[in-house]
Amino acid sequence: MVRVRFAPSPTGNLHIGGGRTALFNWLFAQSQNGKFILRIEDTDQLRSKQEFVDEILFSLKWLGFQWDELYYQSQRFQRYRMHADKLLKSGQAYIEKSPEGKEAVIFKVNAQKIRVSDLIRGEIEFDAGLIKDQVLIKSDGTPTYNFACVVDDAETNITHIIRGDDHISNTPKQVMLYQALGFSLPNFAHLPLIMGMDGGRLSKRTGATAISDYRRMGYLPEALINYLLLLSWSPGENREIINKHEAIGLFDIKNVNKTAATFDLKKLDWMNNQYLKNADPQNLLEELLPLLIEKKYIAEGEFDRAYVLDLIKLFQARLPRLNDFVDWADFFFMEEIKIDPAAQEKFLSKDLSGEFRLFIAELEKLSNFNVENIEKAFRDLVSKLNIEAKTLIHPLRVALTGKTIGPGLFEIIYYLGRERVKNRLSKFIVDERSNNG
RNA sequence: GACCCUGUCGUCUAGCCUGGUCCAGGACAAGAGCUUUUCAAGCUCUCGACACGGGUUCAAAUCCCGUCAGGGUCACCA
Repeated sequence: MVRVRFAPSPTGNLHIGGGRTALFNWLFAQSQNGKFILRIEDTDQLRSKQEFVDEILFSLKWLGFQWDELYYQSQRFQRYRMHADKLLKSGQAYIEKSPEGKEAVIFKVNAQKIRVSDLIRGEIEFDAGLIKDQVLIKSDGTPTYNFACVVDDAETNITHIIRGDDHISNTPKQVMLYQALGFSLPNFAHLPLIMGMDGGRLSKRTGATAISDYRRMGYLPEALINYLLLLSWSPGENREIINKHEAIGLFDIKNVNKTAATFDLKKLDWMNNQYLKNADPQNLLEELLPLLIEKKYIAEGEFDRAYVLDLIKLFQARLPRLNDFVDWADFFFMEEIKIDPAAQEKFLSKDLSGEFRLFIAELEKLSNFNVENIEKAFRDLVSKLNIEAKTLIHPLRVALTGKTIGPGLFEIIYYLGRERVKNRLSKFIVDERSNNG
């Protein structure tokens, strides 16, 4: 039975790299019909925070990775102590006293060659002669990372350790511990790191690092997972859009790349749009509701759900991030719209009072105010005036939405409604009597 | 510095194991155009890479060696 684990430390939020490690562990477990175990590495009592534990669990659930078992290292201190005593008794570890009289348990490292067979990288050889003796139990009584990690992985029967590249140099230290404790070795697989656009480690300077930041920005978990999946793995055949469940069937850990990948927000945006355009608008509405309420665009419990749903459908195919809807569709929710000055200068500097007035009149005449009739009324007017459609379409869009870009004009007019269209256009109609001086 | 990992378009990658079908394919980005309603959507096209140097071979992105470059790790952090 395959058993893998994801072991974050609650000293910060779940970040992109952690999410990717969780993804590959989860995928591997699913593809092997194994178990996915979560372990919270909270041995550092000063830096570990409950809020981070909560955040990590939340983000993991948001991504859709359900764990089969959950362990906290802080609850297993007696196990580490027990195994440390065992090593002390067998002479493979010794006690070192600090000047203050506190005792630490140190592992004696023997010079030897350590060979590790990595599922992704192949054979890696280390010279233990270069590794100094390792602290097992610190003088404050807490275990060190490598020791707790080995004890937990062995006691919870982890068969495959899939983790970031940055742990390669921990591997020989852990292998020696496995041997000293008489545990059988698990398989190792080291994933390449994810780099920021600057070539260095992904950091806050190069962009958001926390999974929850991406949630807040309006990325869908499916899109984020698909993007992360492609960052160091490919099913070949030029396939890119792959959901979690398809990936389970296609995934083979041996095909994971060895090269570090750069996180490219542009491609994530594209990926997110791919999922957004096919998403169920009902779900998108649920996600957007809090934001729209917060902006006071709608009032909780007393808004027209079907109407907002229609607006989402109008925009979803062109959004890179779901949250962009809030700004892009703002003119549907505000009485006084903000007009982009450059757009106004370009399309509304010329007086179009006559055209606007005629168009309003045509709209008034419509007995059935629907998209089709609105367009027909517009086309008829334009041909009657003998002008090009676009010479009127652009000014109308700016006057109605404040923007030069957006959905089709006739849909906009339909969803704005006759009254609002009239009011907004009236602002650009110069009164003839006051204009005569 | 020592040790370890890695090196295909700006970015993600296919191809590399099992040399020839690759003057290297796809995607994102960028640029150009089309869409007689915009683009941030859609469609079309263009630009653009085998790190370098030696081998081996009839033939190398693919195998071998070296160089260089990038990254990671060297804590009583995890």
